[in-house]
Amino acid sequence: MESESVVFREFLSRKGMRSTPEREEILAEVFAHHDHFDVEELIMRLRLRGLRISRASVYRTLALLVESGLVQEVFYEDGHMHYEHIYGHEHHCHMRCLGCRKIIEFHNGAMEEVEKRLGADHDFQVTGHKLELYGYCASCREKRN
Amino acid sequence: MESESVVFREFLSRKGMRSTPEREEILAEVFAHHDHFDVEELIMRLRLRGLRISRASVYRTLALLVESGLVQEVFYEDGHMHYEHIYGHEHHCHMRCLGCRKIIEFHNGAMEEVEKRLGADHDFQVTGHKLELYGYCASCREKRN
DNA sequence: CATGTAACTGAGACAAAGTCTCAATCTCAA
DNA sequence: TTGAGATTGAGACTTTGTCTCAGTTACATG
Repeated sequence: MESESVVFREFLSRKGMRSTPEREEILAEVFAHHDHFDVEELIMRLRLRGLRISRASVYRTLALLVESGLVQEVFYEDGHMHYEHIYGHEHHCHMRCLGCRKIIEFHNGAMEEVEKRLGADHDFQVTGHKLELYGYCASCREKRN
Repeated sequence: MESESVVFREFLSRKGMRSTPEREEILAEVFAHHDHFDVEELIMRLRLRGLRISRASVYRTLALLVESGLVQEVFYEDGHMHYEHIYGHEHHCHMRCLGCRKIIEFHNGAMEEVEKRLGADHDFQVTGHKLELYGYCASCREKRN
């Protein structure tokens, strides 16, 4: 499989855009951890690595990463968006505990079939999906009782 | 079925909060149309009805409506959240066309089963879900070719 | 029904998130 | 190597949303 760096450079090139050290560094940092992150965290992590990339560039690059499909918006909470990199990972969805806000990731093989059927039913070409389940995790259920 | 107004008053009462004319008006306006809306639109619609309810009260009440389950956050776009009322409507999910941004609502009976299974697999009590499909609608597919 | 208390509202200050501008710099195709 | 045009960073600016507090109101209680 191509590295995310190659995929991103191809995406930029296709759009008549350029590869720059700033974009490469941001991409590398985004793929350095498999955690959900937000813009502030990303800027912080870049700073900790001694990089002083401007806020504007981080916002601009993150939008490109989402557009390229390498990164995904996961959920909006606490007044800002949270992201994760998805390239190179098996597709997964999220359960969110309404009690402790914990996120559980899971893979759901049934969705491919559901996508296909719903697409056909509505004359819609499905390219992806986002499924979020809400509820209460085991330890929050205990606390409530 | 109880009216949304009764449900909301019971919710408020349970929390030791009060029913006020402002909250009732906002609730009524939210349920007056079956469209997705955002805060600005809601304020506008209240203004058009001659009501001068403050921005702060609209934000405060909307948060309560979401907490009560009468209203749902649908998606974050253009820098702000979009909502819809859900009480009294069959559960539905959304397809979003990445070309024209059109939203198609659909009902998906298969999800109850999926919820149940995933909840059991992860020791998680599922209370609801949000499924979004991305892709391209028929007319946007034509335009591309 | 009168009343006290605590919840609520509105105006606008404030904070946070995100965009825009523009001069200086850099990338890369030719 | 070079020039057109893309990119960057600093900070002003805009938008979205929250907070404060004085005046007002709902409603439980007597």
